Amino acid sequence: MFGMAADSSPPPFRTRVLALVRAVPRGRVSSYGDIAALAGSPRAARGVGAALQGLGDDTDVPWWRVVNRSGRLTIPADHGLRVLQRTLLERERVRFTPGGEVDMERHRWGGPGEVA
DNA sequence: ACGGTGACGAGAT
DNA sequence: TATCTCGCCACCG
Repeated sequence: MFGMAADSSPPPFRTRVLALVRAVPRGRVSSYGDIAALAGSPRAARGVGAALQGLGDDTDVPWWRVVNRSGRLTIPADHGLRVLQRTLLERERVRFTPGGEVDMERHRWGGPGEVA
């Protein structure tokens, strides 16, 4: 079974991040920090952003379900994806506050304090 | 292999 | 309460 396990290096951070993001259910969101923590590197929130940026167009990964800790959509307008993210989230019935942030209390998925 | 970059987050002002 | 600054860590050229 594990005959080829000579190389037991942990999967690259990015791989774990993508797997986790893929696990975020439709209509729910997670934060860069939570994904990082779930990936085993609580301090690598920025790394998560970098990993998602490296997605490219080959997106089976619901990158739009990842927002910052406050529910804010932090993708620079330059990428042009910021607006798309908002659209995709609303399409999943995600509620936004008047300030334009995702209602995290309502949609936050995963994270340390999620389950008791 | 090295160094710069930043889609974060928490603390300080 | 709103901003600004600093530290962290993975990605990319």
